[in-house]
Amino acid sequence: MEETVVSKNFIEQIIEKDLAEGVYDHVMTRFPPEPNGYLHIGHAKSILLNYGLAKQYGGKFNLRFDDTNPTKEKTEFVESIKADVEWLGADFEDRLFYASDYFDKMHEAAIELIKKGKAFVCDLSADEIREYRGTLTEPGKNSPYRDRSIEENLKLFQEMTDGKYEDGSKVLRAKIDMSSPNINMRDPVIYRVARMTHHNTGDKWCVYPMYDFAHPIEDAIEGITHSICTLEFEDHRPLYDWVVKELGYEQPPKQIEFAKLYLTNVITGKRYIKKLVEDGIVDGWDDPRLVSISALRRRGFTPESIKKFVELCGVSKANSSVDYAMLEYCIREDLKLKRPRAMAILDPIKLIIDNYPEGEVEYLDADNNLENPELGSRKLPFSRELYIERDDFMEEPPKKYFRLFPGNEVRLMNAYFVKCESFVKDENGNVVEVHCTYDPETKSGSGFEGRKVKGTIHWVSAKEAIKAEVRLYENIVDEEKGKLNEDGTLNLNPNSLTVLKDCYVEPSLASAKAYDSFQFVRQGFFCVDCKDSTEDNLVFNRIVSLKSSFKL
RNA sequence: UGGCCCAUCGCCAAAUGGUAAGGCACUGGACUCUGACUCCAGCAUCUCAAGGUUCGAAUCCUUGUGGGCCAGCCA
Repeated sequence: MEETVVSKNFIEQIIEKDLAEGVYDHVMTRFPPEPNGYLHIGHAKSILLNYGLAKQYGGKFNLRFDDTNPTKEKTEFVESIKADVEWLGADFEDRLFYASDYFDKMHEAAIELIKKGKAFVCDLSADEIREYRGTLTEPGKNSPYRDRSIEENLKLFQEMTDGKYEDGSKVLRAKIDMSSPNINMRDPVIYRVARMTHHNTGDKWCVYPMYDFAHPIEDAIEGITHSICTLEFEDHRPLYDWVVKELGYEQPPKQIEFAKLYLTNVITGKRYIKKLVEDGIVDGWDDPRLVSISALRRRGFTPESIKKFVELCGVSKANSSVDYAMLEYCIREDLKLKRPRAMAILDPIKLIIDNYPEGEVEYLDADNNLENPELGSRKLPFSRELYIERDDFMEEPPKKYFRLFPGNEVRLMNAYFVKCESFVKDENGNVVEVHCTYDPETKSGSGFEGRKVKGTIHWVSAKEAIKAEVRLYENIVDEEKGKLNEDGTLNLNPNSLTVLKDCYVEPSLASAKAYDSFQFVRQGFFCVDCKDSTEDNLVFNRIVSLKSSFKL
């Protein structure tokens, strides 16, 4: 029995307290992205956190597109976000909503505020509003339009809605307090005029609500209890609370903020990634060197590994940056028991078994995963000529090197012991062939106990192996952590992608499918790249290396 | 320099006034048909600093220090 006492994070504590005190009788959460880009690992934290909390407390989780600003939003992003959320396993069932579905209700709410004398139409220009707002250290001053009558405001707002005014010529503002130390409370704009075709409502509206006004209403309409967002919205909470209070919602939602997930050794800046895509440095938002959800999927990460990662990271209000090694740990942990382990030679040299009959091929049994028999076994062709890894042979081995060197005997994994008898160099002094003799007695599975060897190396049969392309990726990182230089250029690590050709994989991988992942014995974890693989060329992306530990 | 938030091991993160969990990383060692995995051991006498309250403080108070966010008709 595993008895791990996991302490509750601060959000769980708030929820449990609310439930216990009867503040809410249910739990409802949501993930509310603006469809203006692709989701990345940071969003995964929010998605899984919200979904997890709903599930944990028997509540529901909604996916809602916060599409209140048509200038930035696209249907393309809606589709990719939906796919990513689903892939992560955050099940919103039939509850896919759009903020734009509530435009009518928001409009009514604005009128209600006007009727209460809590909102007014303001004719100040954007620049003037900024001037009147004051600064961080100085209070603002009231708009000259602040005291318009309710009737006039009602009329003007209706005219705004009817399209009588130019874009930007009038806005609706909440009437709160121009001298508040919190700038968000200085009569914030809640509706603006903007003649834009909306991806969802088309040309129905020419006035659109602002986030600060729209979001609490969206939450309240959906019965959201805990509206979880990131730290930069902390200053907006008083306004959020003001809106739900003035509108008189029962059991109003409450906003809770947590720290965003930052990862070391990656970049998530939208501007930067956009530039990489535009300049053709990466082949799209799902380039495996990126950490968008789709890139992680293509690289071979599983939803489970990302879930595990997010859980391990925890939730707090402290800005922090999680070590990338933790993500790698999670995918290794997830894959090691559930995926087959195969042999592949990334940097081949030939190994010839001098006492093995020429032309003979024998098929050896090999378990797909020694630690998980349920994964079955396969037949591996074995013959006189094999490929082994270049660094599995050394002419003059250092101390404690126990792979192949003249006179030494090792095990060929799943096959026989072989003893190195000689080797051949080319005119440049590079080793091109290693000659061995094998001992038929030592066949894998035969129970041979006569003697032991210290080293086990992997191999593929030269004739039967499949040629493959292997791509070793480094995350794209800039010294400035994803910031563009002043001249708009990028400082990239030139080694962010290494393509290894003339690699050989065992023939069983011929049937590998897109996104199938494997552990290449002693090489790490790899994933079939569905975008670039063709029928006769398998392309593998490395998800993560194994920890290697032989040091000279 | 106004307001809000944050500070516990290299990196995350618990501890809710009762004497510093856990994970990643790292370091030994054992095991091994993967130098992987697994196992076992080690890894904060101490919580940004200085004062104060208390029998007792990472937790409360004060004052500093360091970091983040806010002056869009973006979200």
